[in-house]
Amino acid sequence: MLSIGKLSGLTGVKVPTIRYYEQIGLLPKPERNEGGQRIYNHTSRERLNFIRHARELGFPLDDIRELLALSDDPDQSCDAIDAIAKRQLAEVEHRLVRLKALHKELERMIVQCTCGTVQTCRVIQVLGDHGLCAADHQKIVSHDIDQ
Amino acid sequence: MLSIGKLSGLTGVKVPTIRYYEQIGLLPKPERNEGGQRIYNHTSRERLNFIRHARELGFPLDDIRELLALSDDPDQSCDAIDAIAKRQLAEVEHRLVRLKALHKELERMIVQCTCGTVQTCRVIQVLGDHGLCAADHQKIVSHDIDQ
DNA sequence: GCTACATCCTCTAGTAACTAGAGGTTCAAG
DNA sequence: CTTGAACCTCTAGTTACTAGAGGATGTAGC
Repeated sequence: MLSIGKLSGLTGVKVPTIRYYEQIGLLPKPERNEGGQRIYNHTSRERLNFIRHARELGFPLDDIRELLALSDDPDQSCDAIDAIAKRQLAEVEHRLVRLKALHKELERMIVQCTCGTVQTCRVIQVLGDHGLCAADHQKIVSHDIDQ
Repeated sequence: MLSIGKLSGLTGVKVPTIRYYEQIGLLPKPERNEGGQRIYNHTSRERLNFIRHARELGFPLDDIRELLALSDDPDQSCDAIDAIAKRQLAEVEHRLVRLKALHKELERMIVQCTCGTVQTCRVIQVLGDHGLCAADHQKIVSHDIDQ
C-alpha cells in the first residue's frame, strides 16, 4: 500500500510523471483512499519499474505500451518482443553513426579556430559554408540528431 | 529575388520551416510582392544556409540565434562563439557516451534472448529487473537519450 | 483536538523544433 | 482565361514530460 510519493521514491519516477503515465493509459488507474489519493501495490511498482527501465534504454512510450501488452501473455512466442527490441537497437545504432560524424565535424571546426576576431572565426566560416566541411555529414537531417 | 519555394529548394529547408524561423525571429521578415508573397535575396539565403548547417551540427535554435547575432559583429573576439561551439561539442560527447552504454546493454539483452515464449523472454526479464543489467547504464536519465 | 506543513489532488499551459491540415488567395503556363 | 501549382494565415498536433495555480488531505508534534 503505497502513496504516489512512496512509489516515486522507490522507482525513481517523478510523481507528475506517474500521473502522466496513468493519464495516457500506460499505468492502470489505481485504487483511491477515502480522501481520493492514489494507493499503489506491488504490481504497480513492478510495472513502473519496467517502464522506467525501458525508457532508460530509449524505447518510446508507444513501444513500451506494446511490450507491456505482449508481456501479459506469457505463453506467446516472443518474436514480436524481439522485433521491437531489434528495431530499437537499429535506431540506437543509426543515431550513434550520425552522432559520431557530428562529433568529428564539430571537433575539426573548433580545432581550426585560432580564436581571433569574429571576422576570421573558423566556426562562423564553416557554419556559413558547407563546402568547408568534411563530406561525411552531408545528409544528416535534424531528426537524426536532436537531443 | 527568390520565392519561398525557390529558397527552400536551394537551401534544403522546408517551406513551413522557413516560415517558422521567421515567426520565431530567427530570420528577418522578408519583403513581399504586391500579392503579399515573400521574396528573398541572397542575404536571406546565406543566413538560412548558416542556420541549416548549424542545425545539422546539432546546435539548438537559441544557440544559433546567438551565433547569428555574434557573427554580425565582425571585429569582436570570437571567444563567445568558441564557447558555444565547445559547449555543443561537450553535449555531443556526453550523448555519445550514453548512447554507447545503451547500445551495449540493448545488444546484450537481445543476444541473450533465445526466442522462445514470452515467459522465458530475456528481453522482458531484463526490462523488468534492472539487476539483470550490466551496471553501466544505471544513472542514465531519459533526458540523455531521447531521440 | 489543534496547528503546521508536507503531500496530495485537478487542471492548464509550457518546453523544442517543427509538421500537418483547413480554408482561402495569387502566380505562371498554355 | 483557365487551371493547377504555389502561396497565404491560423490552429492544432507531435514526444515525453515539467511547472504552476489553487485547493484538499494526511500526519506529526503539542
